[in-house]
Amino acid sequence: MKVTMRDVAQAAGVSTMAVSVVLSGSGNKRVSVSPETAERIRRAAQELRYRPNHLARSLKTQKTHQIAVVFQHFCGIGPENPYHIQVLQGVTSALFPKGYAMTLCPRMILDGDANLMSDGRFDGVLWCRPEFDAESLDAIKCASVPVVMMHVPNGMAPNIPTFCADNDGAMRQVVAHLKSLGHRRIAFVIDPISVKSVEGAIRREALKAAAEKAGMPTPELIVLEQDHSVLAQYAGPGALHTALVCFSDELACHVLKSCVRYEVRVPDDVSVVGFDSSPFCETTKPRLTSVSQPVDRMANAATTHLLSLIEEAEKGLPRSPMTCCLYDCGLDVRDSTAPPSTHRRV
Amino acid sequence: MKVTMRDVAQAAGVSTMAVSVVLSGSGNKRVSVSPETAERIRRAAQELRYRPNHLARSLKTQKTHQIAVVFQHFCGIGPENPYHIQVLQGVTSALFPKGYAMTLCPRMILDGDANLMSDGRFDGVLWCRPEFDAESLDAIKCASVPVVMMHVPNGMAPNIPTFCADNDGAMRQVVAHLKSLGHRRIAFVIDPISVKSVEGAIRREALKAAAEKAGMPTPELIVLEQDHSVLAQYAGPGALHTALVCFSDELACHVLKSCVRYEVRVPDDVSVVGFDSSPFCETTKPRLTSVSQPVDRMANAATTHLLSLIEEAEKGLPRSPMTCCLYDCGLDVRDSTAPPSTHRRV
DNA sequence: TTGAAAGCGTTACCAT
DNA sequence: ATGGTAACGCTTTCAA
Repeated sequence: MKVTMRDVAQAAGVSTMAVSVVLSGSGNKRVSVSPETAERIRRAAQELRYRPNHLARSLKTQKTHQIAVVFQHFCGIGPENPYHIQVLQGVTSALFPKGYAMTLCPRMILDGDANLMSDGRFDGVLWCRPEFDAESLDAIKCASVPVVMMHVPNGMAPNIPTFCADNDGAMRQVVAHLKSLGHRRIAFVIDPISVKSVEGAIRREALKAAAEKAGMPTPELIVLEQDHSVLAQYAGPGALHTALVCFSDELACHVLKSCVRYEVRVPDDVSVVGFDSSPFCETTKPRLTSVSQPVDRMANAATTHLLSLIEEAEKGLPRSPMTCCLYDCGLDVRDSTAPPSTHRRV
Repeated sequence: MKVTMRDVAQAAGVSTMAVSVVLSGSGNKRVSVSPETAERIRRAAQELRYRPNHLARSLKTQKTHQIAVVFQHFCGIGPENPYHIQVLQGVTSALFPKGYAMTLCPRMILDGDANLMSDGRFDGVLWCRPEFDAESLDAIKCASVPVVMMHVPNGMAPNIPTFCADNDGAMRQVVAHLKSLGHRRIAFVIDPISVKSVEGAIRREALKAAAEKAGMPTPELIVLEQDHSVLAQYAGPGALHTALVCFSDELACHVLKSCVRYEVRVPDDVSVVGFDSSPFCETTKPRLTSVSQPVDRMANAATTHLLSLIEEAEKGLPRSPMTCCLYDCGLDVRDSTAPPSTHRRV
């Protein structure tokens, strides 16, 4: 049933070594096989439909040509959220030409078992949106393979290369835009899950810093639970806030819907800003102003860097200097932001 | 550096067997370990940061808990095309709860080396958009693991379960829609790559059959090369065709752009229909009428079926009967289809 | 209850 | 130039 190297060796009347040398293409220079023997081996392999076992080879060579991509806070992927697909696009475009495979591992993603990084299956790990609980940090520090992270600001991860959007710059653009429209009191809106994430904290701080720098009041934090009725209170006519900066486009979308429900007009009563500039920002009503980050470029760069780290480790080359890249964001101004209406400016 | 089972065994003063039994959780009933020994082993493992090697385990148990997803005709993934992400969504939602990992393997995807299916790394393979050259067919027939295919009509694959959209039904809807608008002469537009694919042939045939059944002339085939100027000829005022049914949304998009360029008005001069009903159909000008297929549901069902096949093979259960599922499509009517203008109806 | 040892399918060193 | 053989790290049978 299952054809092994031994079967091929036997069929060709040679040793397994000869088969290995001929078929693995490892370019082993210490051993050579005569052309006719090589040919005989190749023929036998083909006839028997021999397929080298990747597992056995990896176990022996300690090289799997497989990397893991970990999305923490993974709640499913879908066309409505462009994030995951942009990451995958960047990753595969860097990985595939080099012959590496990519795997999504549920026990890391769902169970958060960071130790699986070092279970021998992967030559490296790209970790997106990590949390830094003690356990994870420990697993990372002791990882037996190179790790690269995305969406982590410089310095948060111990000795780990990071590729991150410039959230500070992004929020400065948002604030500048809102300020130029005449807004003064803005709020940061986030969901209960993301508020606990590193990314949530970063963006919140970034908005706060940008507002202060612009001489505006500290933005209030609105954690939006199931019940969106608070929106009426925060964003309705007479409310203090004239602009809501949302953690994500998805959340912003929910906000837009709830605004309709509670008869809050966007952008007349309140301006709304999203994050990610998803394709659907064009189709919301009104079209959603949103921050764009070059996710695919970041993912591509992160992956390329990961591959170079793997190669360095493999060849015993000196480690390249620590890399922490920051990527500029853009602000796609659409129709959900406008000057605050005067009749209720406070 | 690398902690193996032997290290743990040594530290706990037991044999590797004991460690294996305690830590693998394989529920080996023939062997039992005393509670205190077990505890000692667990402690030693934790202290040494022991991580079982997945490769070695898989090699021994012949079970990897990993399946491969193959996209043939893979030209990169991106947010503009919802297809890949919908597949991944369906796959992961079926796979992850069962603890299986998913890998994208470039040598299968790009190099088309179907033999890699059987390289020991995967418990099963989900193959999307396959081509049926002799080599692939051969590799499939001899695969050592279960294979399930998507987008293959019933019967094309030898003894392989398939999950496919009902292209015939879809094209019947398209034709009915166009006919009700008053169209008679329609054309099928496709790119030079897809025209060679199985899927391309299927849809073309489906449209042809639907047109004939509706008493309309056989649709002409337009293979759209780089130069779209043929559109002016085929779709411009005075041309025979009043409607273009495109292989994909992406292609339809190019068609829309070229129509602008060659001063062909859509839908006044010609109606255009896409395939996939991508989110961007809402944002094209005019909004694109398109066929929708439940890709994520198909992928989920295909994956679930694959898992059951794997389990059957594993436990030596009788193989369940061959499954070939057909999925209903919908037609999302938007603004790119309208009655043909009378002044140039032939 | 526990230990020793034989594989799983490779690769690579050391002989011949 | 070629063959024997010891790993790689694990699971599992067989003996004790």
